[in-house]
Amino acid sequence: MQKSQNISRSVIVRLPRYHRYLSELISMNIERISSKELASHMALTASQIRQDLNCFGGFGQQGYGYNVKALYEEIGKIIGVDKLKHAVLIGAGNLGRTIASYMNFNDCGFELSAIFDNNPEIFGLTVGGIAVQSIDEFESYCSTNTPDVAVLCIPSSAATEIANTVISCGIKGIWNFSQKDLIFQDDSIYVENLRLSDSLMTVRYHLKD
Amino acid sequence: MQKSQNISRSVIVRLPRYHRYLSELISMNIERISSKELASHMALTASQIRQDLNCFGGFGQQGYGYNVKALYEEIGKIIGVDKLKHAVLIGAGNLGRTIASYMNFNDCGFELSAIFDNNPEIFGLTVGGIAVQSIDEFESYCSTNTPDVAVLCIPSSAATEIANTVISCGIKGIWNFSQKDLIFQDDSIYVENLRLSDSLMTVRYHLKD
DNA sequence: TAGATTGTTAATCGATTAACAATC
DNA sequence: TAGATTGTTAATCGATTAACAATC
Repeated sequence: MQKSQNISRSVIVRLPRYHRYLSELISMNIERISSKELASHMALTASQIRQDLNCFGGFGQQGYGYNVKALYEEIGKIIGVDKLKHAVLIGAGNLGRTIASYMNFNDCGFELSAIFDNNPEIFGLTVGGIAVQSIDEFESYCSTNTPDVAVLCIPSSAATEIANTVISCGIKGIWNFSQKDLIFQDDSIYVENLRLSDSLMTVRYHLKD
Repeated sequence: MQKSQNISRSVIVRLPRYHRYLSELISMNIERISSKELASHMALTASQIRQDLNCFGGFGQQGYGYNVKALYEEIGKIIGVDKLKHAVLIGAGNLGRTIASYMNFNDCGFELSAIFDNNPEIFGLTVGGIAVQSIDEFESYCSTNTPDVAVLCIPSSAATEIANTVISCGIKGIWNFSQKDLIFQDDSIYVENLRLSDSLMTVRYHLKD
């Protein structure tokens, strides 16, 4: 369960997939699974799965495989979904409001607790049970609430400035939906850049002309 | 410009990033750039950039670097953003409506031309200038319009069934927002699985406990 | 015990980085 | 010509795959 010894990004991005697929197996009342079976369902190899899991510990049993429920719990703990961290969302436009209401933050290890915007017309508007407040109140909010993560649903033009603001207020992680990809050298800050249009462009690339 | 000789996914996912960063340089009126400068701005290495670009051709000039405008155009052609393909969106719930109106499909090489849903209450509702129609009309729509790509904004439970439907109707690419990741062995079909919650979980993983 | 499947080491494959001759 | 920077080959690094002894 130690994240210490530099787990590669390739492994990390597979953890949520394992987690999700195991939850499907649980809902199908499947008790045990071998790396071979898991591999065939997830388009991976059995070796890869065993290598991945052994970064964190030996969760299986020779001759048996893995207990689905137990492995699901372990991976949940590795990701950290069992301990909710504190998230805030900035930018309550079209996309921001959808993310706030559509995403199940709790299942991903977060409690979404505040939404900020710079447009006075939507101050007080409730999204997913949370009232939108002015971005001007962000700093004072942070001094009392110390959020861990900021979800940025803002235009590229504002991205760098807002990112610097949230980091100076102690934010340790950014889930960035803006087009501008945010790059920080300080590795105590983790930034996950989504870049929806980049993703769409890869679909375009793969089509024959 | 040949996509034939198996370009690796690592390279492909960087193409939209180059494209976007070059467009920023254009708007800053910067005419030329070296792989070294580009690298430092994008957190890559100069070697990597030259290797990437040389998968498609020699776009630079020794002693000079790359012409920003020309390289931007070339990469645009490689991705295919200059030739709009035909996209349809399925699932006009919260997320689907946001994607339809928020995304600039044209900039990514697509024309979004129809939206389908199974909820009669929203049939006729206009989203981004397009009226939502019944999913029952999908097949007949395809027989006359032959769309290339389907954007799936549907619940996981419906994902596999709808994916099979769209493929049987001749769709060649899927931009999948559902949690269920769609895996097809047929490599004439390209699927880009977004998995927003997986992305959020990687942010959770990187936070200290 | 025999069969199955893990955990783990070694081999392979692929991607990134370094180096440098070519050349603008 | 001298300086800069590419295109490209070779070296390194890391991730995936294969193999197999350990063991349930």
